[in-house]
Amino acid sequence: MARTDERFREAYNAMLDYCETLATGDQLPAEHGLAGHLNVSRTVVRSVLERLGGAGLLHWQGRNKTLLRRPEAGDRLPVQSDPISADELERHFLDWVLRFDVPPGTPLNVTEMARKFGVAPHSLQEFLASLSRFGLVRRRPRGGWELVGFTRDYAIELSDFRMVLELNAVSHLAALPTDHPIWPQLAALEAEHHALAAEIDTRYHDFSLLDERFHAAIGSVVRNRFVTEFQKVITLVFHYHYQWDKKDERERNLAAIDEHLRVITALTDRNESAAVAAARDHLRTSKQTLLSSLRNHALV
Amino acid sequence: MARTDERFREAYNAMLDYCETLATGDQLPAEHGLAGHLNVSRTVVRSVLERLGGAGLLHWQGRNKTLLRRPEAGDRLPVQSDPISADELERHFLDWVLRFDVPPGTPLNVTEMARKFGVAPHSLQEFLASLSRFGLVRRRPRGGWELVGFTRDYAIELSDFRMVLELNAVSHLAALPTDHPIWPQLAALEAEHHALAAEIDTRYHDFSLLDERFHAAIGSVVRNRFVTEFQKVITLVFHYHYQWDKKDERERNLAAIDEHLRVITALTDRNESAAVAAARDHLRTSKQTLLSSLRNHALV
DNA sequence: CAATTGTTTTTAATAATTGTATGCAACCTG
DNA sequence: CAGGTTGCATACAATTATTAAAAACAATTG
Repeated sequence: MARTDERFREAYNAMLDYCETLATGDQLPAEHGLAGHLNVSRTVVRSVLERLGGAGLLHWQGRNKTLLRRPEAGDRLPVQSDPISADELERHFLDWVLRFDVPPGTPLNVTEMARKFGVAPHSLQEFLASLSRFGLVRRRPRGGWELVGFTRDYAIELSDFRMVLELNAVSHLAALPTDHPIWPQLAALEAEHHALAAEIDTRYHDFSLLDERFHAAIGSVVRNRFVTEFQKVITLVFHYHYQWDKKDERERNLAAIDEHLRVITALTDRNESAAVAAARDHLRTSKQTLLSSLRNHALV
Repeated sequence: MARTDERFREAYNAMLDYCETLATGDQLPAEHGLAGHLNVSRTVVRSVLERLGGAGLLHWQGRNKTLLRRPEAGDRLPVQSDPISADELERHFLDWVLRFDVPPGTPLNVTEMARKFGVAPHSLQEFLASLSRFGLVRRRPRGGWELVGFTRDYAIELSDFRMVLELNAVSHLAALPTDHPIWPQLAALEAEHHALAAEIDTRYHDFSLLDERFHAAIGSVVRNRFVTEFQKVITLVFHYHYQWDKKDERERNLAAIDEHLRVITALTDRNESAAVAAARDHLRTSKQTLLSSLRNHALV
């Protein structure tokens, strides 16, 4: 079989559902109507009708579509569960790369990975092609793919790019009107930062998630499809690397909380330049953390 | 044939070249050595040897590889020229979309387009997948692709994103040391702007190219793979739309030259804030031009 | 003549095929 | 018998062929 007949199978089962609402001897509606009802093309409807005829459920000749008997449980066609979505695939892939610390230059085996992630090889191919725009993977000279991965250069350029995007977001944010929903959100975040700082000795590992939410909140004020696309990748990369570097985690996180609070305070005061300066400081620290995390990790 | 045997054909011809350096009766080196010499795998070498045997050029049995006669011109296998590269494909595609003003929502027929651009359908698929990261195309619910295209929203977000990237570049540029190659480059551009302004009545349509070079020069100081990737698209979009809007072209271009010169002057003076302000003004104008060009174009 | 069905064409997803690469074990040969 | 060489087997990705699905068009029926 060239392509899966999953669509046909689902339509067939849906048709059985519909037949159960009828009585033996009833006429089924027109092909077009059924197609609309099942949300498939007429071609599929006709295949379904033919199969129903073969199963002895239906007498079908021209416009005559008489139900011969009510469908039973055994009439249903088995249908396998549908594959995961593109977004899930992306998360899975980045998760795999970052969690297992796949080294740069690793050849990526499309067939094997497709099996591992439970998607068609074709879909994975497509996904890798789209990832190549972020420079995370690239085609090898004579076929196949290879992970470019998180080299030092990549990390630096990603951090720099993040800085550009986020400073812009901070700038925008400072100019937003008082009734914008971001302000209560920031106030809530500020309280959470204070709460975490107070219990830093026991809860310092909770910071990673708070950091993610803080940056997501700031990024959310810029409605731009290009920015959004990048932030997905940036968030994941920083999230994982933050968790890698266990050295001085408590101190680092306490310092970062302070940096966050400086940004929030400046923003609340509508002091744009102070907010931008505070954000720049924080992002510089963050970049250094990322780089040192890469260094330490390379030694393992 | 499942995949092209271009690699085999090239190796075969290269092997003929090599055989011409030998005399009749000579022994050929080991498979592995030939593989290294021809830069292909041993499998290909063995196929080549087999074919040479079939052509009566070689007696091959085990490690006995005796050249029976010198190759002639007629022995060569024809090889077709290789298809265009990914970058060429990108230019072709954007060129097609922008030049023919393909409307948003147009379904993209992979087979047909592959024929038109002279690439394998597979390659085009991959290219579309990578373009989907820029939101220029997207997958349709049940298979196939569709052009999202340059809607008003897209143009606005693209312009905003361009502004973020370019203001950052201007900021960086202002801080570069005196011996950086950008400064003579800027000086040359300044002179060209003055020259064009002096002859604006006859040469006003030359501005589009100068504009492109001006922005490319500014963008070149930021070495960042993510920025570079986007600038390719941005450049093309603005380049074409600039040429669309014929209304008041002379005046618009003259004004833009002035805006460019303001940026250059501020940069030369190392006055960062003035340079950023001038660039912001120019990019705002540019955004308006893009939007009005879309409006006018939609009426055609 | 409007609704419905029959037929054909087109398109995209996937299975199957084939070219290419590579690892391993057997084999020769000095 | 050790080093190199070959034969064989396997793995993988690019492409072709096939098939499911959709859509367009023509014919038919009430």
